[in-house]
Amino acid sequence: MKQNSQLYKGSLSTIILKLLSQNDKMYGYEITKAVHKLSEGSLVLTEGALYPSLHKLEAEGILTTTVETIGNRQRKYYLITKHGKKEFILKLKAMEEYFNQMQKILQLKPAI
Amino acid sequence: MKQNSQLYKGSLSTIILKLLSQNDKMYGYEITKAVHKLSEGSLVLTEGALYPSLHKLEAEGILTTTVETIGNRQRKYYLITKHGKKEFILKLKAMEEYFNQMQKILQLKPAI
DNA sequence: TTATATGCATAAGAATATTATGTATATTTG
DNA sequence: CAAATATACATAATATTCTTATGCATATAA
Repeated sequence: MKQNSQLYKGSLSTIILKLLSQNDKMYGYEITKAVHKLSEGSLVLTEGALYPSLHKLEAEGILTTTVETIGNRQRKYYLITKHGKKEFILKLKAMEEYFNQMQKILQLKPAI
Repeated sequence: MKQNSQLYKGSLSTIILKLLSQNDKMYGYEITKAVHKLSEGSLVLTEGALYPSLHKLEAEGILTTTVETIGNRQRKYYLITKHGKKEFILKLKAMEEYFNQMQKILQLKPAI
């Protein structure tokens, strides 16, 4: 992801799993647009980060894919597996703890 | 940092600068102990991450050093520079925005 | 006296990102 | 209609930041 990029290292897969948890199937390009919109343009997901990450999650059995042909084009949809849902819950908890620790150390006020 | 390490990538320098902002001088070993204590043992800062990061911050003019001899040992104290204080404020703002965006995307409840 | 703590440092390797590039189809705009 | 932009996937080279392992040396506790 662009802009203060070094911060986001490690959070991409959690974002992907969050989106796939609430949408049941999405394709890569769709994910980039969703992240852009959800963050009001502040997070820009690059393809060079997204696709390798999707492939890795698939190799780990966290995601599966189905290919659909739209017109003359092929879309690769990603779906979260049962195993992936468990992993997602763990990732979310770890991230939540991390945020809380960091906000405490940095004495940041939580949003709202 | 150990434990869910991939999450913390990018946040180490901000932690260091926070500590040096409120302590005016600290040495490496002291920083590892402070992080460990502040996080109640949940964050373990490894030397292989800390020292290269300190060296980089020094090379960037964000930190300066003074060496003190304690008994037969040498301690290298790090101090934040005027330039470093400006950079720290920027890093803190970026991190705050990142946390807010992530909590929104992941629909996490802020800590208290 | 032996283990643990203090204190600094670097090298090899892993993970995760950026940037650049490639290929191809579809749609919008001048 | 031609050209630009959007859609769609993918990979290679490179950069950054970390873990793990290792090395060296002094000080203190068991």
